[in-house]
Amino acid sequence: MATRRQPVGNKRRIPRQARATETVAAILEAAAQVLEASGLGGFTTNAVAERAGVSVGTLYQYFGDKTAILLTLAQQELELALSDVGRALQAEAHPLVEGRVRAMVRAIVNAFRGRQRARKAVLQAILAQGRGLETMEPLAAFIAHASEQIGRGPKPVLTTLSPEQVFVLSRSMMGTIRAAVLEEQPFFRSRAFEDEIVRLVTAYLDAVTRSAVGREA
Amino acid sequence: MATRRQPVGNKRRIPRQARATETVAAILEAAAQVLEASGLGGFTTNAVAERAGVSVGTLYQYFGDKTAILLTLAQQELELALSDVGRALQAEAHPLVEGRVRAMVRAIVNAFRGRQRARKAVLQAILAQGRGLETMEPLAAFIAHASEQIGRGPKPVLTTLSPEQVFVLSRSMMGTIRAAVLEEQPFFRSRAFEDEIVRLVTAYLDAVTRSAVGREA
DNA sequence: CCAGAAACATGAGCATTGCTCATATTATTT
DNA sequence: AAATAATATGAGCAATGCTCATGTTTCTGG
Repeated sequence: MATRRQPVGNKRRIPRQARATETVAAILEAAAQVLEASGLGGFTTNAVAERAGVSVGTLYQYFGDKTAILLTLAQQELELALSDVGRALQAEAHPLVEGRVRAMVRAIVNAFRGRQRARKAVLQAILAQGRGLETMEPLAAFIAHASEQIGRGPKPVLTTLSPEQVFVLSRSMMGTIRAAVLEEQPFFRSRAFEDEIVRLVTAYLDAVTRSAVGREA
Repeated sequence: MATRRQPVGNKRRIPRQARATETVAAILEAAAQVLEASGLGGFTTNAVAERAGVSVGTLYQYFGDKTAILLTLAQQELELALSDVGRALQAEAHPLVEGRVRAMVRAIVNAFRGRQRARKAVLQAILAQGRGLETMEPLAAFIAHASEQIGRGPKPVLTTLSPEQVFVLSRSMMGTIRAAVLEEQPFFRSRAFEDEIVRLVTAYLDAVTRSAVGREA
């Protein structure tokens, strides 16, 4: 592992021609395939390049770093998952908070369908890189927003959450799901598990609301 | 990174002489120092061996793997933390569930004092290795037990938790704390953060209890 | 249509790292 | 003191991340 690095910044070249766009897509697809087939251990730059049908040099023209590939993969996945969750939340105009929370939880769990090994590997990698922050930020923002959505309804639940509350809400939920994925818990897709996560989130939201209302009165 | 490996099992040699015991201790201490000084990136076997004042060969006589060092470090830390938490729970015979939960949370957060960089690195490493399971198991068992302790008191709260409930309880709490450490959140040691984690745990315990009682009646 | 430029692609090979193994040293036992 | 077991050494191999000098394709304006 060479230590030399550019002072700062990703010197990643931005594709301007169709050819380059396809190359980048091929690399990402190859990366996912390699991960699915051999896990993080077999995820070498040479292997990815070979599978993508390009040379290592080309790979490094678009990704300044091996982890940059993982990060990009993670962001892609997250974006997809978030839009799914968003759709689920809008579709599910369940009158009860619990119903909306459940829709959200289910959408997130569903986001881990297919290519499980690759997803697990990506999860591991970004955690190992300590890049959970940047990767999770959109999710945290989303949850902050969603929690307002969730709060509205027949019985309004809450208005705004403190940064700490958003953090606890997003990380506790994602941390639980993440752990279930990484540990390959058999009950991951079970109703019982879903129930408990829903309970966790609703109970917390409830408690926060009660405390806020109590302070107002 | 050589790929060759023994079929199975850690060929780690168990120290039988005092000299060897000291060597192992020196290696672990050196590992912690290297991590604290240079993070996971600078954590190379050669660096650890040099700092410990032994040769690489010696290092590999007691640790079959680079990650074995990290794992050992993690287990050491966890054991220490658990005994702290246990002591905190016994000392704190607070009548309210909340008080006991708070004692527990505080003890865990306190376990991340000092050598923060090294601790963060260890955390990252075991997560990256996907070894969270084995490492967390004692903690999960502990929480399962602690939750009974927490449940007892003037107002008994609950008796036994389902596997899913133990999982959600332990991972949501640890996931939140873990995320705060990895992301180096500024509010990590703040009272507000502690409050929210306490709220999360107590609210969940409460909800579980209410549901159990409701089913009985 | 064509030259010059810009974008894109190549892959041999360097630096570094994880780890082994043949050998040497020290402790224990007989 | 000799034999045996335990411990320590470090040169060096294989594998990996990544670079760079060079070659190829596409685009641009005249």
